[in-house]
Amino acid sequence: MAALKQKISEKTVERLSVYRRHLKELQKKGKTRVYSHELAQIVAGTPAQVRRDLMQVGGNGCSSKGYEINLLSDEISELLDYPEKQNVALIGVGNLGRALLGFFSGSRENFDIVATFDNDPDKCGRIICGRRCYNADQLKKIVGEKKISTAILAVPAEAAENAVKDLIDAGVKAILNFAPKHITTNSNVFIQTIDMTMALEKAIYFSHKNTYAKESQHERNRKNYQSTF
Amino acid sequence: MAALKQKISEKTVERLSVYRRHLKELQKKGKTRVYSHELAQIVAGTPAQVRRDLMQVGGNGCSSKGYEINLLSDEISELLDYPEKQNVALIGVGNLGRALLGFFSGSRENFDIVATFDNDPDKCGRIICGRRCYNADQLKKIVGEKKISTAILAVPAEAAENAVKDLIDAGVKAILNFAPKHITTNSNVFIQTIDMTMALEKAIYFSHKNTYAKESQHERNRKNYQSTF
DNA sequence: TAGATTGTTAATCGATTAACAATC
DNA sequence: TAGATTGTTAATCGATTAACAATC
Repeated sequence: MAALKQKISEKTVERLSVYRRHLKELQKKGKTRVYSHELAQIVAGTPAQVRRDLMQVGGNGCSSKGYEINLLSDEISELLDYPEKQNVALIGVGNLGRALLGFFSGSRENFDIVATFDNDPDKCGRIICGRRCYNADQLKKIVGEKKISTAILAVPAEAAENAVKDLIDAGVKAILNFAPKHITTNSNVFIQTIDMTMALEKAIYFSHKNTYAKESQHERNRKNYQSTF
Repeated sequence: MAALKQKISEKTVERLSVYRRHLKELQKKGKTRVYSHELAQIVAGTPAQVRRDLMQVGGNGCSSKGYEINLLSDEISELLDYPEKQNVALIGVGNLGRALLGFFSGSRENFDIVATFDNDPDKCGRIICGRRCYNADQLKKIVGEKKISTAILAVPAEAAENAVKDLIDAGVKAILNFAPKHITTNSNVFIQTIDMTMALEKAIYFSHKNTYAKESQHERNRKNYQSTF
């Protein structure tokens, strides 16, 4: 009965990713069912929000018994992932790039970093953290050959804009940008900037403001949970 | 005439940080004035949104002439920053932690990473990237001594929850969390999680959806700009 | 002056939450 | 059965955008 193939908002996609990771942890612990209010705590949201999100992936909850963890996890994966593992490229193999390579390695079911690129001749041709490093001028060729859909950008701010142009030209469809530079495009390529400098400045700003919008929300939710359960 | 000391939303704080960084780039280029529609492009927003944000920092724009860059930059700094440089700690000196240390180093005017912590005995006592690495059990002592307000958390997911507890106990007021684990608190401490795994999964999801909510917004704005200017 | 941009209010939009019948 | 939770609609909330008088 669930509304199907409806367009899913960015916020919902984000939360689904977080739910899924938590569901996998619960699986490891041997749990089989979970309630909307339990998932709500994970994302500091409300049970209603969780149920609304889960409606979009099938809404196979059971009154009074909650959601079946295995089923829900699979359904989220069906929605978020693709039948084939997605190939990802890393652009920029400096300190941050190598750290990200390590971070995103390991047993990932849905994606794989299959190539890295840099314009430092010392790095090109070498194997870095298990991946071949190519010269930046090989981008278009390798992206095509390896069917790379998504790129992680870890270059200095000054180089980000041109790197984005090259990536779009090479046929990449999404970019996760770690350079502290917001870049827009008129193509259909999805660009997600993780602005770590902004995030730290924001954290420092709120370090001395005891009340802030989101917090009061957290508080309310938390108190509701505590009083209810 | 601007509304002063109004509570500023998280979103506005984020954009102010981005505006300021762009203003500093413009300063370097020798520009002296900027229009709301120019700043709008940077954050993929509308001129109205920029003006609304800037109202909250003083609204010293000048009809037809835009905003004076030096003044605006100073006003944003007055709002976002504190009179004293803020001391920041880094928790977890693995690959990611060291990369972040490098990323956040350099000429930062408003904050300084003054200490790092790890529970690996090999790292403790050493100087890593120019900062003394302390054992995790020194946290409370050093946070107090150095008046550390904010911490960057770069530990494995399994260690994140306890680390947050320890940080809050030690008196830290804001945490920038890079562990792929969402943590809530009933204290007034601000926790900002940068969930890189979620971000990549989201990027991959949207890599194959040609239209997504934010993009259509970008598109509209972009077209408005192009037709207007 | 004419044209463009600002500050600010009102209107709109989208996301979140409340509410509740259905159901286990 | 009684109590709790779900799916879903309606109400609310907050953020964004449109509109426009004031002004350079």
